[in-house]
Amino acid sequence: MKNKSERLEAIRTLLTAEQVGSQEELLQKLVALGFDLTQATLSRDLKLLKVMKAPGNDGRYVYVMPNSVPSAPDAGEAFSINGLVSLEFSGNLAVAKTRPGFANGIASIIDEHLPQSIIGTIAGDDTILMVLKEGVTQIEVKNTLLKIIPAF
Amino acid sequence: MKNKSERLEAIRTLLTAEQVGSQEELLQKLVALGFDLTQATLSRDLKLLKVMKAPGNDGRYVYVMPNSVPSAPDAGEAFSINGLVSLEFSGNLAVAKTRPGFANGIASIIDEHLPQSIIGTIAGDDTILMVLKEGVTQIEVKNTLLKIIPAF
DNA sequence: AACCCTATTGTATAAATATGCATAGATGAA
DNA sequence: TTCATCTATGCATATTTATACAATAGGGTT
Repeated sequence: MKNKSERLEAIRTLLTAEQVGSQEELLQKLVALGFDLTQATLSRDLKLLKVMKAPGNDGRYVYVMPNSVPSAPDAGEAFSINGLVSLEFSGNLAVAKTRPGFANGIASIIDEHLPQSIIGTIAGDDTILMVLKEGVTQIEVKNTLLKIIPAF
Repeated sequence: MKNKSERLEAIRTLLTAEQVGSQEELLQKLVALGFDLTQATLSRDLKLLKVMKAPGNDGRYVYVMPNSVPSAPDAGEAFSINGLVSLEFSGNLAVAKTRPGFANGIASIIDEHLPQSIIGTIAGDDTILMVLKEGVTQIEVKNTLLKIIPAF
């Protein structure tokens, strides 16, 4: 498929930025980012990426990328456009996770492009909080966001 | 049991010496060495030892010891250092006050440990804003937080 | 002793993960 | 075009792994 490599890149990014404890959980996040796949495919992707499931210090399990080591053939390329890592909603709020340091930049893009559905954003280092305008649905915002910030 | 540590040691040794692909397989080897246990116990042992299951280059899976890092001198788990001052809720939001400068540090601890109940945090200098996941109650969050960050 | 607490384990089962098989689209050769 | 082939994927399921629960054993304490 045309978006397999994008998906792999998204997985890479997600796993380095967040603590994910199961494939099902990772699947949710990927779906939230607009990818369409099943657990079976994810299992294969993780095998491909050599992602390991490791017990964490806190008693939970975490998926970890093969530490650093771009495995050689990687070369540059990678981290181009997008710092966006995940997107979640809760009521009239949306929280986006970004790569460290990207939050402010992305937030200002959002501010610029979504005045109709978002009344304001606040960004930290790797997190953006968005307050949705009254009456606007989560779906609407998600779709608009994905249109503006492509390259997922 | 009196031989748990022996068993753990045996597991350590086995895994560094051989390519083991499943707990069942490892179980066989341990039994062959005279140990008496079940897969359930083995699963717990592996968790304890922080053994990871990793996809190998040959398309198979291998259990690997947390390379180097004995992780033994772990000392206490809890974050004894405590900058947390107060915690209040409002709808799907929680606001924590911290000692000046502590907000970001504590927020990142929260990010790391409460992905199930908090979808994101934003921290200033002495204030943390947390957005609760939909469906999660204030009480739940408060209890979990207190477990992770004890002693107000 | 009687009681309580903690650690360890097995059993049974839930949860999570891997994969055999079938299918669909893509590519290319004849 | 038509056939062969290859990749990517879903579905269903086998396999594997984690865990809730109950039982047991070993300390301590009173």
